[in-house]
Amino acid sequence: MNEQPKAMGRDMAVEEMLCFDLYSTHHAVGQVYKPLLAPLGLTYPQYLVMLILWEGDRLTVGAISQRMHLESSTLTPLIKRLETQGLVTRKRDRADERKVRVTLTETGAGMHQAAKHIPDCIMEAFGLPLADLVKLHAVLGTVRAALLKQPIEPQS
Amino acid sequence: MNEQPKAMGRDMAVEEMLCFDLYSTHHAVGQVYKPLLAPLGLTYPQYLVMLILWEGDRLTVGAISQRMHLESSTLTPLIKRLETQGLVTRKRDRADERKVRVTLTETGAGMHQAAKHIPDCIMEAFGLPLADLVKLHAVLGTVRAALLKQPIEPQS
DNA sequence: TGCGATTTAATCGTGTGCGATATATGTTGC
DNA sequence: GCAACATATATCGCACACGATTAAATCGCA
Repeated sequence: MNEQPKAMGRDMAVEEMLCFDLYSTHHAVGQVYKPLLAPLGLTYPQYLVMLILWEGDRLTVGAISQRMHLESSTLTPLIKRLETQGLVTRKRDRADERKVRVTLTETGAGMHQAAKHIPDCIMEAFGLPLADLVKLHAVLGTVRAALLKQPIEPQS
Repeated sequence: MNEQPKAMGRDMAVEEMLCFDLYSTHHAVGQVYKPLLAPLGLTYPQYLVMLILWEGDRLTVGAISQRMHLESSTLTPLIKRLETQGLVTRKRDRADERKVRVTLTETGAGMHQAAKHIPDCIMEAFGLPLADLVKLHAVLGTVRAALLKQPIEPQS
């Protein structure tokens, strides 16, 4: 039981670091998603955008950006790739020409059915009872909130 | 309390999904690291490689690859950038010319001191009591193991 | 010994991600 | 009305990250 994150000046191996847990578990999730999303021709971030759009159409880039915590510099090319694949269209908002509204095509909307099974596959892959997943979800929510409120100080 | 990951066919908002927790918390950690690593001129993955090397020198690309769960196609250019910055050297192993051994320069070794304070800053940013961090570390370890042993099936 | 299989890194193309910056549209104050 | 400011998206350069492929060195076994 010497594998506990302590810090307090002591050097830790990367495997003991919580940030590395997040880093590597995140990557592992991506690897599980890959074969599930491959038949749809989607990457994981693209899948997230589709999930958001399936929930409600005609969103602006900014709205999607807020949900995903991504910059426009990331989302704009990503959404353009979805457009190239014929899954969405991008149109300027009539009322406010600065905004771009992203709308599902019929193909994009239809893909929803073909993706219905994915969440259950992923939950199964986590290999934990539901109660533990709920707890983990709550803890990560708390941690993310704490991290995001961190003041961005150039150096200490 | 309706924000529980259930799946079972029901559509979930991205914010309810455990994978999204990992995705977004991982990004949030990166944002906290950025100002801490900027004075050292390191990115987060570069910092991880340096941590591993500070622990023990003269590692092969493959050894680092295993520790970080990264491909050589990711590590090779990353390590070359560390070399360009004068932090490491890359030399072919005499005994086995296939292997490349990565060694710290004096500058690279010396940077260890300047980075000592970082882990404590990060742990503080997580904003959880130590006991909770230990638990989270354990759970994520279990989850990662479950995900990694997932058979990579083209589709279900 | 010698040749096929394996191991180890490197290379290439594609897709995230970000920060800094640019451009166009909207809003506000005067 | 129009100048100053604010907002929304796009563009650019850089750094990860992977899969597929390649090239070189080593190993194994006939």
